[in-house]
Amino acid sequence: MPNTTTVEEVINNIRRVFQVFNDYSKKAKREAGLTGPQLWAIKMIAENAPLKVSDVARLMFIQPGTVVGILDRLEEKGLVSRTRSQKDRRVVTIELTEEGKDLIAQAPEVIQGHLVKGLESLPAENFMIIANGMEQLVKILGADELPPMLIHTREICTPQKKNGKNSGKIG
Amino acid sequence: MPNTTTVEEVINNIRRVFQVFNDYSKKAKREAGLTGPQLWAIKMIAENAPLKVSDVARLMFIQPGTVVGILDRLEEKGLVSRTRSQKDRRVVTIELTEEGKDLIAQAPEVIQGHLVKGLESLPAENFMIIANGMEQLVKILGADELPPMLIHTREICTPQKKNGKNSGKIG
DNA sequence: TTGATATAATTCGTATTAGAATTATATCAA
DNA sequence: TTGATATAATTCTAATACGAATTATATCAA
Repeated sequence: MPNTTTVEEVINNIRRVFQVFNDYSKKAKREAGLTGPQLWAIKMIAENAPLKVSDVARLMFIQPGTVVGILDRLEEKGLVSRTRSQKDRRVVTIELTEEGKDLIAQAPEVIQGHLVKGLESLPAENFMIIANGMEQLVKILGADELPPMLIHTREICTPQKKNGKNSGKIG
Repeated sequence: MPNTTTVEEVINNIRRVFQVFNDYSKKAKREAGLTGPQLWAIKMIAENAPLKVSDVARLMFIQPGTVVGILDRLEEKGLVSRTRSQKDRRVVTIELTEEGKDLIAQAPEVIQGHLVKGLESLPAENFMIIANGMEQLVKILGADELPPMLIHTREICTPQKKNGKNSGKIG
């Protein structure tokens, strides 16, 4: 048991966790031809479609403006479709194309998924070690009040029935 | 004691830690007029100058190409100086200007510094909880082999004596 | 109905980041 | 000395990200 762990080692470990999340883009790109955020987005869409643009943003914890760029690139690759909602013409409904669904079937797990599976398959004792550690860390950083993550939470929005479909440019 | 912690809560906590690091940029910008990376860079320089560009990159764990952009903006603000080394004309020596030193004196602690201080001031027991938790997490993510962080490590490089000084454009 | 306000998506400007290519300089071997 | 190789900084391209502004549409109140 490492009862001689130093502050430096802990920080190294925090950094390693960061790096894994950040560098996952490379591995994803190798395996699926998509960047990390693109893969993360398409997975979210696959699991929750139909989604509004703002829902994708909420699921990924990024700004809507950033999602637009990611969707542009996914649409360019023919993996997702944008459909202007008839019910509320401000809304754009995001879905996977057939090609997108095919890709998802073989796409590697996103890093977030790895983490969930890793934690779920852990012996209770080891899990509690992590749980307690993260809780302490959050307290140190004064991050207690930040909103929760909603990973894998369904019903993020009231998903709208799409009635119209006009591929290509929306307007 | 939270012996009912769920996977979701752990992931929320991980996310909170991430958010603290990412959102710190805003606070830094408010308090010092610099973005997070800019503040982190200038702190590294303050503590280790003179540094080569590649040393700054190594200290920040980012690519040299990225550092160039950050240094450009810091130089534009008059906070750092670039000096082409006489000994080895490939090398550019980075130092703080007087203005940069003044800013550092009042600049807020970088988030990394907060973390170090927080961990150091923790009761041994709580510290070990975090240490063990992070170690487990690193194992799950298979991040064991990533290089160490070198926070606050001196003598990253053989710091060169600067003999020449020609402010402005280097070449 | 009309005007004020709110909401959804997008665009714009700035910054950060990686990775690849480029330029300049240094070093080492033949 | 010269040529091959290595190293340092920089430039370039593409992607991500935020916040602010913009456009289009919806909703609510007068």
